[in-house]
Amino acid sequence: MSEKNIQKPSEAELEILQALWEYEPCSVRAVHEQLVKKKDVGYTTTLKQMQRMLEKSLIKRDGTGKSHVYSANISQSDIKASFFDKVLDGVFQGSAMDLVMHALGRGKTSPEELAELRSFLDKMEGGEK
Amino acid sequence: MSEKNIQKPSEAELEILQALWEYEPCSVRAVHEQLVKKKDVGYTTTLKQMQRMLEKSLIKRDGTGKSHVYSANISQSDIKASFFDKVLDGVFQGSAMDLVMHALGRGKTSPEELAELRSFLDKMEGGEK
DNA sequence: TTTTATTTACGACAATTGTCGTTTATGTTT
DNA sequence: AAACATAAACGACAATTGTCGTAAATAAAA
Repeated sequence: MSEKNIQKPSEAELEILQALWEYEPCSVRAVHEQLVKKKDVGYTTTLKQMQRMLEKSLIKRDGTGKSHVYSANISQSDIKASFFDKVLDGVFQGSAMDLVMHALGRGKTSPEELAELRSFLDKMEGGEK
Repeated sequence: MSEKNIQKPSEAELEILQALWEYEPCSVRAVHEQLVKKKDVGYTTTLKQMQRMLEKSLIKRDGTGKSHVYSANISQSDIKASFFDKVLDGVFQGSAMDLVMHALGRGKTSPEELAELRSFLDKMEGGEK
């Protein structure tokens, strides 16, 4: 299975991973262009950040060509699981239901989605035991 | 309503808040005793951490008595909302449904909870709109 | 009121994070 | 090849975080 040593990426690192998941494999420049759409930051900053991420193995790269081409080294789903667990344990005291209720109780969920969720529940209770 | 400037507490700060929410108002010692149950850390570390949190107004204290007595200065629900939003936007691309599915799809939800969720949905679709 | 125990307050340090400027390489164009 | 354009490497710096040690202030015991 996926490695356990998933040391959580920082805020800025997460943004970079986000860009990579969408465009990988790609250059620092490509990642940077995505970032500047959201925040005002310099190219070298992005580069440096990515070099550090490389050391931490958060990402990997292929230098076979002219310029380096990077890719994420952890899957988005691993990150989802990792962050989810952290928030679950850290602020929702481990109660997934509490978290789910919070998610639904914000009045931002469409009827369609609720319906989708309902059928998901049906499917679940069906196959479940 | 609740203040907007809710700068997110760090990992260690969150643990302290957790203890406070449960025992506030209480002394540094009391908080510390909770912490040592989970991690190995020195008393002064906890104290220092709490002093910093005081500066940042994450917590407040009452020095009227002999030793200082602290309380959280942000509600647990504010933190829940704040962390939830962060994870939602940061790793689930804003899709609450995706997050909910993730929560339910871990095979750790009991039938009772699923039932509870179902009735919550009923209530929701009913009063909604 | 000394002595002893507990709390607070300070100040330090190392590691991490976010940001760049500058210098080196490496390609690309004339 | 000489110049110009890009990319990659380095090294710096300030702020934040996690941890303490030590000293100063207070309270409790003897």
